[in-house]
Amino acid sequence: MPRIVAERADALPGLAEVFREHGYEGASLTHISAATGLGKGSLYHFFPGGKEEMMAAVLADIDAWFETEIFAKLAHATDAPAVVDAMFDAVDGYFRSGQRVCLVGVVGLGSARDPFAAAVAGYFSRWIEALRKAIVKRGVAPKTAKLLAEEAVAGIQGAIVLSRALDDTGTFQRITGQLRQRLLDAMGYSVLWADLVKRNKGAAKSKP
Amino acid sequence: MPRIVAERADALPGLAEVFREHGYEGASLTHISAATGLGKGSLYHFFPGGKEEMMAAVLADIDAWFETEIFAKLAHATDAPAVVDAMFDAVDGYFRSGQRVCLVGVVGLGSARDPFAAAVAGYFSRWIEALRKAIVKRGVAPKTAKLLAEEAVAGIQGAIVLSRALDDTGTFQRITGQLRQRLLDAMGYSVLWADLVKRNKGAAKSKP
DNA sequence: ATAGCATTGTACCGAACGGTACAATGAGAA
DNA sequence: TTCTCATTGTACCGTTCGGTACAATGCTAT
Repeated sequence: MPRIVAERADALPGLAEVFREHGYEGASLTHISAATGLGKGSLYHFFPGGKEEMMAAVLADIDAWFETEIFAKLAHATDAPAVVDAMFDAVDGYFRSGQRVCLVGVVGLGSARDPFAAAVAGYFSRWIEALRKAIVKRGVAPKTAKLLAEEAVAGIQGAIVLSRALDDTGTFQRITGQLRQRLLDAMGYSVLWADLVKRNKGAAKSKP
Repeated sequence: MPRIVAERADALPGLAEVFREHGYEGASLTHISAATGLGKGSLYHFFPGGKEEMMAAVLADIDAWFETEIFAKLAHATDAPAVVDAMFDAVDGYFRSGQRVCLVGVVGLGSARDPFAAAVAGYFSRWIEALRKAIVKRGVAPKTAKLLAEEAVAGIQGAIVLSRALDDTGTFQRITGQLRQRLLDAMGYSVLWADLVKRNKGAAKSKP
């Protein structure tokens, strides 16, 4: 019998995938068991609290990844534009150009969000705040920076919705490309034309 | 015994609410029955195809509303900026400043989207196309117009995600306010400062 | 009045649900 | 080796699932 999972943490990616695909209510223990390779016995051994504890663990795992890979880097950036630029690359990779849903966003939309409302709100507010800090470092006014940060995070979430709905990664890349450019512009960082072309073959416009 | 529903169409708002709140998989017949006031007998009389037919009917209903109230007006606008402006008002009303989820978007994110993929994709692509047409009418380059339209529709979806997650209608209004301003700007329509203040107390910046 | 048909409540189906109990199994420490 | 305890598979619990069957109830038209 093949061993897919050796410890609790190994189950998290599979769990995350199931919750992403089926939502909290739609993620049955059968799905979960199949995706993780763990039987009910093991699942309830690792997560005595059942589905709710599983979801909480997945959200905490995702949160930790974003905290270290994105939020912390944004908040403590010395070269803010470079870090913002890197954020968009990381986001494109993590969400697979919009083909992979944002679980935190999905949970926030659903009715089962109540037990996780604080985690969901914290995730987004810390993302916005970290991005705002990075923008402010370049001398942008605090209120403008907050608006830009909110708009960018919302735009990323919307880009996921749209590119999933249209089943087109290009949509995700065009939209986030626009957001990236606007943020870097606001930070006084002149985006090279060739750089834009390299990133996003053709779509970009203005400021050649 | 009170009669809540008199014909098939009367069940659609209740159905939509249940699907919005619980998603397709999470919307049980018990929930549906409670929200519509219809027993199983009536539900399967009106919708012999079960949940799938119910969801299809709801999506068609929503689609029709957007088609007549928003898409058609955008596509055939004579005063394009005014219609775009009205679109944002309509969207704010329909989505209750982000507290009400976009069912089409939710379905697109879920795993049960397959039977409705065409409807979901059609909804968003027609929205984008209608908005693009309105923008092009003011002399904006076609490619730029498409980018602006995509960004606006994505931004609205993202604003819903964010404002639900943060449980704050102000977030929705700030983000859509930015989008509104950017679109009207691009269409050469100078937004009056007083008008912005009236719409969104305080948040706006630039071009006083 | 009554025939006909749309509408409805209720009982019921097999399957799947989330969750529990527990005995069998494994690896590591002594 | 033997003891220990974390890990696992499996049988089982009561509940709820989506869906069906059907008899009872209304309207409407004649």
